[in-house]
Amino acid sequence: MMSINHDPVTFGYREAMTEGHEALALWLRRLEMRSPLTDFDRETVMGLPGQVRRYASSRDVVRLGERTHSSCLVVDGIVARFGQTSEGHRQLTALYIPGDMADLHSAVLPVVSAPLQSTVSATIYTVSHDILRRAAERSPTLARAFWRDCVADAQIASEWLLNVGRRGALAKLAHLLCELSCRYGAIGLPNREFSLNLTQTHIGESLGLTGVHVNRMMRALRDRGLVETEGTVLRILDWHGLVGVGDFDPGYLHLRREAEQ
Amino acid sequence: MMSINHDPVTFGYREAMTEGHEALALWLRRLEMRSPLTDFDRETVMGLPGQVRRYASSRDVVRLGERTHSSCLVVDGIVARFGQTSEGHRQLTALYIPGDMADLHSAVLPVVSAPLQSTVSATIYTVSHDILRRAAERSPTLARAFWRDCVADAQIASEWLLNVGRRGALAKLAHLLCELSCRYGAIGLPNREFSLNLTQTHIGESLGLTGVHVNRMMRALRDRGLVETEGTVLRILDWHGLVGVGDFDPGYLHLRREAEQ
DNA sequence: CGCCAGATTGAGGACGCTCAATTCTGGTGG
DNA sequence: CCACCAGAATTGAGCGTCCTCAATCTGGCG
Repeated sequence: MMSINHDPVTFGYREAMTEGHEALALWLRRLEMRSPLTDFDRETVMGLPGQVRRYASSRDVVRLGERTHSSCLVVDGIVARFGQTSEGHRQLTALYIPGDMADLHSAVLPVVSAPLQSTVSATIYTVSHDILRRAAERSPTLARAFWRDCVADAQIASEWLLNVGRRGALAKLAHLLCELSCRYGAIGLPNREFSLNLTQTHIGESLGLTGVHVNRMMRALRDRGLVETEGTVLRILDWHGLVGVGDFDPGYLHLRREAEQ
Repeated sequence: MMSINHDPVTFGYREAMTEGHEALALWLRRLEMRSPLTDFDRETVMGLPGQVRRYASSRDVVRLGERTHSSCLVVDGIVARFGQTSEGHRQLTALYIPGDMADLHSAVLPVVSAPLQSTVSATIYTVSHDILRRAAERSPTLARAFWRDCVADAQIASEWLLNVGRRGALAKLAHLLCELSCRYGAIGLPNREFSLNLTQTHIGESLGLTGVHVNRMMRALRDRGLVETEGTVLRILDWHGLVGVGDFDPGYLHLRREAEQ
């Protein structure tokens, strides 16, 4: 057993404030990208109290059917939303990276219809629904920013639907890699070389493919000189080539200049 | 040429009030299903001014890249949101039936990243973004209801992702038919026998399948005695059978007792 | 050194696609 | 009233992509 427990580890006030602060700042940046916020709103967001929890790989963050009382802000790692068929086939429906409020939507629809799990490992900062809702009630500009954040999330799901439904396996994979690169870039992380924090099985579950086939397609991308991999680290060698193969247009991410590469 | 023009037909105040009223009432009913609204909110919604437009089959309702200034409430027919790859393959990402505000999200994110089109034919009632936003600013309960409506929409998209990504063609089709039946039932329309208002190509574009293959799967459902078709009309003969084949659980629709059949 | 999860590769099969022909339907004009 | 037409539904044959099952390889860790 490693130093990380099965159950999430909750940290004290000191750590919560330090780790949560960074993630809140990232989230705030996105919130005000298109919705104008007041100073009061900014203070409200940055002062959002919460708890830090760490998860090892493939741990439930939010279980199906649960009634939740807080939303999960990703601090580190990746958290995945997923659905599954009665035969147990899983489909990841969203991937959340640091700075994403993974289930802000649960503040207004607390019955969980799609559970949340850590992929490889994750640190999250949980914020109470009550506090989020009260903040939204007090400030119309903040309410609109929250609403808009959920809408942006939905637009990513729409694009995934197009990706999963209509593109071939190679394009699907390239498209997902492009999306992750853009999203990491948007929060100021390196986006030409970064750790995927996903197993090939996870990638397959995101794309409606088998892990085995993801492996083959990853090899195909490598053979074409578009990417390199070293363990879980991905290095993009030919961005424009990858964009071309993935038929990728970052418009749906609603990022700003961060999206242009 | 038939009696319906290429361009949408806009109607005068009298018609707008009559036709819009019904759709607004349906929408209001859903809005207050889980979010408590005040009398003032109800009056606000029912008094929302707008314009009625009629569309023949496969007409653009909202074009890609456009900056919109109003949202579309479906009065009659079906409106589809879709995306397409650079090769022109289309994927429908949402179907909107009467009582659905098809692009409420555009009130907070007006840059259209996914266009809207009528399927077979449609009547819509357009409501100005300014008015919607002002209503949300004035009433926190209404703001929350709007937010929640967008979240519900996103959850349907998540379920579609699971459907498109992980189920076989027969189950995909059965699942979609179940969803439509439940949604029609929820707005008080007959849900054991109803017009699909979709061509088999549209259905294929919703499911990530070919129209041809949809036809074969429809036949398979008929052969199993689950449904009957007469032109565009679908009759469900064995609801539980269809639910079984489609692996359908209406939870994600967030309907009430209307969902139980 | 052994163990395990994940990555990698191979062989064969199934599901859904492509292309194409035919039938059916409702609407149109003679 | 009937011939005609366009769009949709239907059916068939062949094929390709991606899946299934399985074996092997790799790196991290006890």
